Amino acid sequence: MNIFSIYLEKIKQLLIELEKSKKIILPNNLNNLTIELPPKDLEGDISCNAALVLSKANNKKANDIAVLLQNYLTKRFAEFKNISIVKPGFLNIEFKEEFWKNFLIKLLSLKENYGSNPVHKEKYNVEFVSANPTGPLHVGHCRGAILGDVISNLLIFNGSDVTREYYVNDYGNQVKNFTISVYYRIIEILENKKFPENIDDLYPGEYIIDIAKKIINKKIIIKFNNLENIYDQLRDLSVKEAIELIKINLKSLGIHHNNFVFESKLIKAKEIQKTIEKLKKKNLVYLGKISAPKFVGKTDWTERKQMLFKSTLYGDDKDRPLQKIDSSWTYFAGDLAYHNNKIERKFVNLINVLGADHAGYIKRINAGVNALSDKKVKIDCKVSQLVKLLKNGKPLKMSKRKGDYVTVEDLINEVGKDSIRFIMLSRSNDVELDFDFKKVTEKTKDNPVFYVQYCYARICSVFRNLNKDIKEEIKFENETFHINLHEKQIIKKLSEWPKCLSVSAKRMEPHRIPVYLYELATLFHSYWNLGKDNIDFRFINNNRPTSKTKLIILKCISTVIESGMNLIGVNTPDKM
RNA sequence: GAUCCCGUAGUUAAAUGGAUAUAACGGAUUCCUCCUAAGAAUCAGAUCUGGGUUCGAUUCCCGGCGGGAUCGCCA
Repeated sequence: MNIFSIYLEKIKQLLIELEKSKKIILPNNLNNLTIELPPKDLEGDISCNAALVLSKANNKKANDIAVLLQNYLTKRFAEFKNISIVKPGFLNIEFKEEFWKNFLIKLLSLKENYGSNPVHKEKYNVEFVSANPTGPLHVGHCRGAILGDVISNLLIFNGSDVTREYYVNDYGNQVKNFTISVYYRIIEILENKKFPENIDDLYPGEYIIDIAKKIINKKIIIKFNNLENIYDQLRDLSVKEAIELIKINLKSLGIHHNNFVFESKLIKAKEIQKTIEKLKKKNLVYLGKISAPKFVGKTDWTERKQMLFKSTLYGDDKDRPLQKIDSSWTYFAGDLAYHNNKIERKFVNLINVLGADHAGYIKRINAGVNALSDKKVKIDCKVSQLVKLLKNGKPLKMSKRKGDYVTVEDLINEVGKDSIRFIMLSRSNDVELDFDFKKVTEKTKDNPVFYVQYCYARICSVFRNLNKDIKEEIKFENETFHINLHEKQIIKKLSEWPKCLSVSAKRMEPHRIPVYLYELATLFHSYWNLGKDNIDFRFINNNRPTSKTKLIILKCISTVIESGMNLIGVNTPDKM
């Protein structure tokens, strides 16, 4: 029930009819026609730019067309109480109170489904996190993880079919270094040989010791004296432990993937060869040379002939190598196979959530998907920018080498899942984010999570004080429906909720949800405080019973807050 | 050098191409006998720059300037 899109359609229809009866001339298309909320201090509940859009085609001033349209609109829509024309030609429409009454009744009946904009069901694959299986997640992964999770929630809320997927890179060099690190820790424990801290690329973190202990205790491998002999087995065991750690992190963030796809399995099943054959048939693979990267400080480039994918044909900056010098596959080759695998599983929409450091990878993977699917499968890569961790305004330094980076576990223990999710989502994913430990643990207005939760808790408290169950249905009978200006403002805000969600989903920008919820909470807190100056504004008043209108407005606010918080995966406690 | 992201009050941000650019923090001034002051009210303060598209540009396009990230046979 999105009143903006409903009236957009209705008015569009009217305009088409007016053209048929030769009253007006329409431009080539009506794509610019919009229905929006008028600016704060102007009268009107919705605002339409029809006159501005029609002005040119009719060769008339927008204002004159507005006068004309004002007439037709008044005749057509009985629910319009008043239409005013505001320069330069906006039509600001005010609804009758009856309209808003029906609106609230409808909202109540839709409950948590209010705001859903059902689309025709499509198969989505959302790939996110996909951190290397070499240890627990750190804060950088966290933002992307939450972004992917909420994008999935939004798609599901609008009726799409979503698979949340994690791609496990359990094949390349980093996993090799990780396995060797575990090996050295095992030897350290069993034979008292010190871990070689001086070797670069090894993982020195504490958690490696825990993994080593677990593997020793499992007694699947008995003899550790020859790494070569046990390598494959040890790698599999180590990766398994690392994934367990990652899954624990994800779970405590409230995230659950439906599917884990292992690079090693794709390789075993010869999917890379298969994918490259497919590209060869399309004439997109050749032996050639690529130029050295042009940036300062790198001079050790040796040119050589190698197997390349013609990604430039699909918009990439240069063609990309598929094989390393030892003729093993590059990471990209594996990823092509993985994306081909997604295509073969009949997903028509692929969404990849990447960290900022992988942004340079987008063009080539887009090229790959377009080539492999003949441009039939849509791929959309979302990048989550960096998170700057602060404590009291000072940056926290992180270094993976020393193993002293802030883990997700640390973060959750200190500030809690709800704050992490809300704050990480409250900025556009394209913008760097400051995350201040101190601020998010404060229970004040400075902490937006608290502020929104408090709004919900306050509404619950009213119902408690009235001995009513907030979950119980409320129905209008024959009570008079009258709303004041503050209430009207809140109801108008509530009417924007479906629009907020529709834009969030369409553009995959979940940050709009926390922003909206914060604004709604602000309106509510102001409304609440009116009762301080004027007893008549209190929800609970000993002189008279609480009006049903007020109860219904409160209930509607709580419904939207609850459903919004559900979408972003944040709790709404009844009491705080 | 190239690619991607960003540039809005002192600070951090918001704004499907709309109207008087929205908030918060910080600053100034108020309000606790009152359903949760863990809160609310009032004031001052901003679109980096040059073009273009448009009835209309913070938003879209092109060029500067500034900040960040990335570049490979790492993943």
